Amino acid sequence: MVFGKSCSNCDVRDSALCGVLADAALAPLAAQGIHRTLARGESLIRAGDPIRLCANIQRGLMKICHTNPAGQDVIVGLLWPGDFLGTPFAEAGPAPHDVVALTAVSLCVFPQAVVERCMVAHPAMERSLLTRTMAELAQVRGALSRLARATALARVAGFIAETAHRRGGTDAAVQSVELPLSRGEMADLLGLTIETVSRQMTRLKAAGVIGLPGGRRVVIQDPDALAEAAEDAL
Amino acid sequence: MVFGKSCSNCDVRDSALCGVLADAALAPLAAQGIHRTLARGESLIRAGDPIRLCANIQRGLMKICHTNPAGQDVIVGLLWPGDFLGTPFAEAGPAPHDVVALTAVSLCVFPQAVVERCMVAHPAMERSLLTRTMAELAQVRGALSRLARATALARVAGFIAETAHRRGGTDAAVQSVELPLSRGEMADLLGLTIETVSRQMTRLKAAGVIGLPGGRRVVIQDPDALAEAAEDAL
DNA sequence: CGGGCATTTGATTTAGCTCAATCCCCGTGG
DNA sequence: CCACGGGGATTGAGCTAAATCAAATGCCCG
Repeated sequence: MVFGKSCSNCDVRDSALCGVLADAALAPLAAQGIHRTLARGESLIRAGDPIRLCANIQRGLMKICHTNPAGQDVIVGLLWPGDFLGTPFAEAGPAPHDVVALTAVSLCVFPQAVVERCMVAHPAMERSLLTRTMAELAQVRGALSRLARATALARVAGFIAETAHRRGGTDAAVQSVELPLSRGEMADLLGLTIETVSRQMTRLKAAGVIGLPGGRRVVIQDPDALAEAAEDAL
Repeated sequence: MVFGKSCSNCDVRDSALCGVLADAALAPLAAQGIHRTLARGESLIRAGDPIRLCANIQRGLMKICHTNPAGQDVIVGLLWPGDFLGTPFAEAGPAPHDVVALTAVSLCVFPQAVVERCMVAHPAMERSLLTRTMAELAQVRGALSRLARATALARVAGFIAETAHRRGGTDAAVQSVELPLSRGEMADLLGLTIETVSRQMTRLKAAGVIGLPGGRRVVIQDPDALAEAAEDAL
């Protein structure tokens, strides 16, 4: 347990919540976290700043994003509950990207000193972190390949399919998902414009593949057709 | 030293060469490598196969590539001398991508058992590997952001600039680089077509930014203009 | 000298962008 | 209860960057 002083957003008493780490190897760390919440739009890490923390997301969704000189930003990664962000070491260089809350977020912050001590005591933890990082690398490379060649339709369909897979535990024939992103955010993530994203959604709806009952909800009426649309030029 | 039996491409006697690892923390590993060479086009890892090895590139260039159902492939990463490939652990899942030699390659292969033993003995090594992997992740995310928004000209200019930076140690006003990739490979890397790559090169040449004396050689006549072209919509 | 390949160049098509208008959903206040 | 906004989403009408299709050129190597 870390006996840091609490602030409006940090409450040491909540650290037990941090025990919800999927990975058993990371259990030793779980007890050491400081609970913290972020409001939608709040950024935890800013590109260029030194990275002082390492954290694990409990609830909510964050984006890793790169804002280019022209001001438009690109989402180069999404962080879901269970994902780590920041770095466990102090010696790492400046942050390469911003990390911003897309929804209200609750996370478990680990001071780097704690992580470091913990890693020395539990070598399996470091390996687990390396394994996760390598998996993430493979995943980002997959995204890279999609951005390189896939059509707008395939990108949108792929995003819906992936979100449904991640969100909806049920594999019912007809499944309904609440997309966690606005059209604009989807555009930033998929390298498209808002209009194009919207058009492709309409197209999928017109083809009877999905239903759009309103808001950000999507009903997957034909999972196979959706998967096929996603594969198109993947 | 590993006393494995030698094969046409493996020669234990060459393992001393493997000492050329940039990172001091990885020195303990250096003595344990098995030297191996690959011909251009030979693939060391195939997507879907279990990954049995971990290696460090000594000389030459490799591509990490994803071949989609349609048969076109996308280069999702380049591996330069000093870079690691594969995974240090046996428990990792199937390879997410192919890894293929773009030139004749000489590398230093580390059997996973050896790496594992070595990592237990030298914890700093595991950290070094984690740091490298995180750096690579940041780099791939940078590429992702470029593919999402940059124009064809910016992609090509960026690639030339980056290659020059990596290759040519000299920062002379006029610098000359031998591009390690064919136009087709550049297209696969940048998410463009051969024709578009060629046109952008011609455009840069016409603008006096670069010279194309022949073959794969590029003379950088105006580094500032090249950098500016690369930033365009980065 | 000639064949095979990579590269360049040209002509045309098209997917997705831009600009612009409209719609829809909701919260707000009269 | 309904008018009024306002932000996100959708739809429409061109436009443009890059893809595609096709041909010509250059180059390496036997």
